[in-house]
Amino acid sequence: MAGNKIRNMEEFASVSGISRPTVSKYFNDPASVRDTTRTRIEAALELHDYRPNIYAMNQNRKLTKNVGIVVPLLSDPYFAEIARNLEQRCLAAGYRPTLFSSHGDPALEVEVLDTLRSLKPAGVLLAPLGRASDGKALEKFCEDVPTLIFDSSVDQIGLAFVGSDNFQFTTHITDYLCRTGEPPCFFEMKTPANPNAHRRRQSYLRAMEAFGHTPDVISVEGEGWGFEEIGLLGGHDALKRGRFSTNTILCSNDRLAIGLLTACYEQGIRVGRGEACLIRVAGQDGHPYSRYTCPPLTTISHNYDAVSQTAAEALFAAIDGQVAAWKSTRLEGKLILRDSA
Amino acid sequence: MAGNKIRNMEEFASVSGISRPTVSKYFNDPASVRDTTRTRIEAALELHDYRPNIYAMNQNRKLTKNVGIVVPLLSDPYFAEIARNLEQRCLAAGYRPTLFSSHGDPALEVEVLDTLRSLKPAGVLLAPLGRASDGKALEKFCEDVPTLIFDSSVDQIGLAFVGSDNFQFTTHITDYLCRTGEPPCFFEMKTPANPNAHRRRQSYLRAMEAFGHTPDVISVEGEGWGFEEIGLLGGHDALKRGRFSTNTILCSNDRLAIGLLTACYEQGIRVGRGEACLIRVAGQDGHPYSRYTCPPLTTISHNYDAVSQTAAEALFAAIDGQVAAWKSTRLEGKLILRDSA
DNA sequence: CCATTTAGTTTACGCGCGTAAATTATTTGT
DNA sequence: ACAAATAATTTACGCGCGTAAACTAAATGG
Repeated sequence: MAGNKIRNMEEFASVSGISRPTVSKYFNDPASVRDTTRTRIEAALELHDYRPNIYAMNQNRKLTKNVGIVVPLLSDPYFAEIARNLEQRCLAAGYRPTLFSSHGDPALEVEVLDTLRSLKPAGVLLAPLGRASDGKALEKFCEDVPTLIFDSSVDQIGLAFVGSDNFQFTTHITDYLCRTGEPPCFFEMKTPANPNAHRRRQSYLRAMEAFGHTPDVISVEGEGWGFEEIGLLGGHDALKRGRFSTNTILCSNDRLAIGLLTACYEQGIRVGRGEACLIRVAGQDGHPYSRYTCPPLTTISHNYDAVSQTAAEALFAAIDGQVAAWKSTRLEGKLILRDSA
Repeated sequence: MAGNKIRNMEEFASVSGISRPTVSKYFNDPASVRDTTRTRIEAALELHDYRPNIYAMNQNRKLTKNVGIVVPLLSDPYFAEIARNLEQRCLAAGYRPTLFSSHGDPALEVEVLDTLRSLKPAGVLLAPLGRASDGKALEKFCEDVPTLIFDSSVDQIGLAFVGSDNFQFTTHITDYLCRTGEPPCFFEMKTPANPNAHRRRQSYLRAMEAFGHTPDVISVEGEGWGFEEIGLLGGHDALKRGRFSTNTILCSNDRLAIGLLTACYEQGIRVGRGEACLIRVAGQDGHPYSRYTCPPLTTISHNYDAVSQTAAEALFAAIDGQVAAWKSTRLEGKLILRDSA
């Protein structure tokens, strides 16, 4: 903490009484030196607060301790939350996480990967934009950098894929809705940004068929990542045109549901399970804001912790040299019953 | 794009037919070389796609092109949005932005600053946690690194402060509420994380006095950054105990309002301007989700663009060596009329 | 206790680039 | 066209660390 400023590892080594190569080894991996040595270094660290120059460190290392975390849209609290979770796991494992957002823009996603490449990361945790992603660029990146894909899968690229089981998601909540009221129709974007949306629609169709009901899919217009606005406008339109064939609406995701709930409110349509309610609305994702809609949104939630833990551990294992065949892990979601359905 | 891989600047210089020091100068600042030289380098760049090693670059440069962006809580879409805005401005100005979040934790904030220090950034755009921040650590950091404080001010540290004019915010919306119905009471956290909250309470008190009304402040319990939950629980409690003395509630911020609206909904209290509505609720911030509450939230919005532009430009000017005395810039907000009040 | 393993020391080199000084080539202005 | 100004080249050094090799010191084990 106090003391004269240490300029480099040479100086720090001399004040700690340990040779520079050993000190270097310590910073590379504290467990790689003997207990007594580590103690002496850490004692000197207390006194002189020296930190190795990360630029000089990474220049010669084949592999840095950097880990890139890339999400499609950081202003979506769902991604912000999972990014935070991943970040902490990286830190705990001794890596230096760096956060990137594609901001919903495929060109930016490619730029992010380019930037990332120059950081020579040990690994990358990547949630791709999905449909709009430059597939070739992603594939090429995955060949150069150990990359774990999460949230939404794009072919069999990277080390592995970890995400949620969209089939289980939609089947489970469709089942719930069928058992507790009218079978649901399905509210979605016509051209969804995310491939998970396709899986959810398919699961809905399959589940409805299995339960012996006639499915009804309402696909609304709208491009991009402003899901709430799309749900709002599409909801208004569908409500005005009496497009909903049942009193129960399952939304492709929570953000769409948030917009739809606002549309319902603005048209004076009471949503919920109660007597006075005209329709039921359910979402999918377990979005951080789903608790605070009016009414609070019934949804099926990602297992945030399990997804990020599985993803992080798989990446770390690969970095540690544990080779494994490409694998897709899809975790189950948990139904969250609230007042909306 | 094609061609054999270039390993370093030496090789790239030779294939481009320019000397290495000049190429180095080009990468440092493309405008610093003659047009003909720049053209030749860029032609070679097209053919060989070489990128200088950032670690070797930054090792010897006194000042890197890195800019740190630190926000208190990235999972708050308000901060995510302003961070995105700042990030793009940095990129446009030729800097390399890196995003950090303190995740609401003062200890993490200090760690972030520590990490940032080792990145030797040209400058930092910092939105401090506020009340909970380690003031001395912040001050020390600002002495070492050109830092511009935004969103919430902490003493007169750093190069300057840029944020919103909380007095104008609260005065303006209080005025609006008084003119259009019953004068508002003020709903806030007892121990707010952010110093802006104090300014807003004071402005409320001052404005009510100026307008000749009796102020009423409802301070609810709750620690941390889960504002919606605090608003929800505090709202339920206040509603049950008939704590609101008027039918109009001005919330200290939008996230609190979002929670309060949910509480109102759950107690069957209709909110809005209409005949059938029992109370009016307004927020402050222009939160990205305020459009999608039920009813949509009347609020006073930060001028996101102006705040981030002013902040970014002030930092870039300082980095360019333009010295200026410490200055506080507080920009006016804009009233957004929606159905809630 | 000595032979063996393990860890630390000394010495030395190189990574890829910034940067300074002295020199040479090119552009400008008149 | 020539001197002055500007830009590029050549040469050379150093940044702070990773890392390899050869050696020495310390821990381990029977």
